Amino acid sequence: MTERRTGTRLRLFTAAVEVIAEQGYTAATVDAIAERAGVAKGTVFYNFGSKEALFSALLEHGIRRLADAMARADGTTGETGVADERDAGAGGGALEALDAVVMAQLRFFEEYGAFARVLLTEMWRTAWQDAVAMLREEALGVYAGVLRRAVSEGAVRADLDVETAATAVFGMVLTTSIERRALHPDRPIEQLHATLVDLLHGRVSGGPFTG
Amino acid sequence: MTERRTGTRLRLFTAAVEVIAEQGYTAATVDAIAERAGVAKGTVFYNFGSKEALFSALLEHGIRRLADAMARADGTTGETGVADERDAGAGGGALEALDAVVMAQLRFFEEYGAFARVLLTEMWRTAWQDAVAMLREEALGVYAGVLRRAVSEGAVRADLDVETAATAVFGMVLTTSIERRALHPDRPIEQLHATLVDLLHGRVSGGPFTG
Amino acid sequence: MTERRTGTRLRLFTAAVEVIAEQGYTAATVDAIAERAGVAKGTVFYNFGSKEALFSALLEHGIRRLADAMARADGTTGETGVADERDAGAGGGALEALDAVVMAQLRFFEEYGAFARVLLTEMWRTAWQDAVAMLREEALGVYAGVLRRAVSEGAVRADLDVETAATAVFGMVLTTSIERRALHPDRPIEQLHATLVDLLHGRVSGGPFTG
Amino acid sequence: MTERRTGTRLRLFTAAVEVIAEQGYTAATVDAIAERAGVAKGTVFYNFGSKEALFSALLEHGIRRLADAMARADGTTGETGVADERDAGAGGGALEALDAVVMAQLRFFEEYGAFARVLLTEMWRTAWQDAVAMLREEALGVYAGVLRRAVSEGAVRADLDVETAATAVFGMVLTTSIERRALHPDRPIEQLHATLVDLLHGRVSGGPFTG
DNA sequence: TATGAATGAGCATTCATTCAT
DNA sequence: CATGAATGAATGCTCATTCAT
Repeated sequence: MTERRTGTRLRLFTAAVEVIAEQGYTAATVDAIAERAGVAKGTVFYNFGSKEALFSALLEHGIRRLADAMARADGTTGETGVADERDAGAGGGALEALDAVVMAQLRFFEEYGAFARVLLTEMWRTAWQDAVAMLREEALGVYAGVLRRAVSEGAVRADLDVETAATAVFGMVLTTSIERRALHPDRPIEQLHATLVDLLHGRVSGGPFTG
Repeated sequence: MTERRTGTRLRLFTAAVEVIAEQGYTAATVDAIAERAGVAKGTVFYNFGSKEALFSALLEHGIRRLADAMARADGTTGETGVADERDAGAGGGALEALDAVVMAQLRFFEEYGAFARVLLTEMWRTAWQDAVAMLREEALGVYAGVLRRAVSEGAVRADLDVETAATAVFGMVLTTSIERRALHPDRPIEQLHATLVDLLHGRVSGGPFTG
Repeated sequence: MTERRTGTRLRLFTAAVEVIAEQGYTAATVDAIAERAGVAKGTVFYNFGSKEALFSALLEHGIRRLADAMARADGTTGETGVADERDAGAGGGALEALDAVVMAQLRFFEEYGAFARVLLTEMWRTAWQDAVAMLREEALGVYAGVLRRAVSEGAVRADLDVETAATAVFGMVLTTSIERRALHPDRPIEQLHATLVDLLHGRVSGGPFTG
Repeated sequence: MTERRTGTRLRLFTAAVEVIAEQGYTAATVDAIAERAGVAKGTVFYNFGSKEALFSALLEHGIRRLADAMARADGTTGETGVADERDAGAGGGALEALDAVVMAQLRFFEEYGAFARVLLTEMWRTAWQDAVAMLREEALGVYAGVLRRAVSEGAVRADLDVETAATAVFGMVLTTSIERRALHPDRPIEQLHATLVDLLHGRVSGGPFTG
């Protein structure tokens, strides 16, 4: 693939997320995407073959980057790199990591807010099962991993439904990211982060003594 | 409005949520909606004027019912009805109410799962601002009210961003409801409820002592 | 036919000419006509059976009244009622009659301007052949009759194409009536009449001596 | 604009006048127009954007050609090119020009009879105000100019309402052209021309001596 | 005699896709 | 590699007509 072609494809990705974030997949027209990318309509089909293929590629591209960002945040949290060496005594590793991953997700959505919207609205369509599977494995997987470690550290009750909790955290961050973008775009992201980790750490309800 | 007409409109509501939940607003065709409702296509336009108006009416209808269910759950939670009489000692009023409202939202989405999908995917379109405003006021408002009571009871730190927290809880319940419907439709709803209140009450992280 | 029904039919005639004058036959909807007449849509079909039948009836009704007005104007112009008794010496009867008929057509279109519009735009559709035949016979027929008398009076050259000339005069009056209604609705009708008879009597070109 | 595209647009013009002449603007379907032009329906919208825009463009196109033909006929009528040098003695310039313009209008409508029909039936809709303004200025303007010259030559009484007379002549030619096309399509056009100039020059009524 | 809810064929318009250049 | 004119199936919407009340 030539460099020119790669550039065209990236411009189309950017244009497509924006347009699809604004209108939704079905309502977004190839014409609008091509126009925003500054190319002719035919070029979209020359490069991707179909609107659906463009969107699939775009979803995978975005999900991989999101998952990478989250995994990176998890990986840099004072962990030893060997899972079974982590424990509750190791500086509260898992819960600290949870906060870091939440922050990474927030940051990613701050930078790629349009992608957050696309994810939220299209994630549940049966059409993109592959991409969704990837999201579940790679992005939700990071949360699940963190929570599993928290269980093994004893920081969390042993019978927690880790998969569901991962989805809950992910959905909470996703929803509030979008709301922030729509309603309070210039509030510092740290503020939102503080609210969310408060909720997650029980500093809202005051913990076990009052719950 | 005749009884016949009212019946037709309700049948159209039901058909429309289902089809739109499956395909999204734009991809859902009026033809498909009419067919599922068992009426002619013209009947949709005779009754609502446009696809958009049908959807607006449907959103309002659903949001009002959801908000009612949530408010009812809040209202029946051992509260005295006089705000300033509530306190942390009164059986943990606000936090107990929070659990009840979460349960109400879960139950509503269990019964009207299609509506949950529609809400999640269409809530952010600028087109439905009125409905969204209503959702924010009436449904999110219930969570905000509960959290405000929790603040005044001292069960929650005083400077919590109540609005954002309300959105976070709502989004968490919404997201997990949809996932449950897609992946584990016959798991008892109580199980999901337990996971969520664990998260919210800090029984996940072990509360302030470990967080 | 009861009186109530007759009233309904007349109200529908009036409403229909107005709406059709504004929009044209095809674009005029039965809904709009019914609404302007203050009856339900079903009533139109109850009374006329179809949109087309309503329009046919309306055309005949209007054409008959126009033709009557024109014939009356012709009849009151010092003629004896016996064609062969008229001659060029009888005070220029035919040309005087021509002026009077033009005036009658102008007056009719002043009062029923909407009908003029309808006539102009729908007269040429093959759909209304019966009505058009009637127009040709009864309304254009009056002009043709006057012109034939003018020929026999010697006031007009003998080989004039009387039918074509009748159409020309009718069309001239029709066109200018509509223009007047659109552009100069409060100019006195006599002024338009003067311009037209000037054209017809050669007082424009100054007659044979200068032409 | 490519040559291919220009050709498509012209084919659509031709097809559209024909279909609209037969059915009227509203009743003419884009399907029928596309089919007659031998292109797909989408091509109409690709080229003009809407049925209304196609019709507007078509009206302007036709009116400009008509006005050109009329102006050319006026321009070639033994005039010296300097307005104030024209006078009644100069071979009856203005009235001769009037005949020539009438002939030009007749010839144009003979070649583009469908356009005559379209003009007559759609000219009065408020929707096409721009085109109508153009018709008034450019086509009726030719008649008005001729008549004004006739006034200044003294061939016509000084207080003639030149605008109205222009409309009257135009309407007369238009109406009779259409009738000829419908009833006597193979009569020579010169015969119709003779009848009309007879009317206009007072050779019908015998001029001032008998009027 | 009149009504208005319901119908469905028909229409203008959109848009993903193709292909000649 | 890229373009944009052309396509036609699909869609939202209109409206004359029917019919139960």
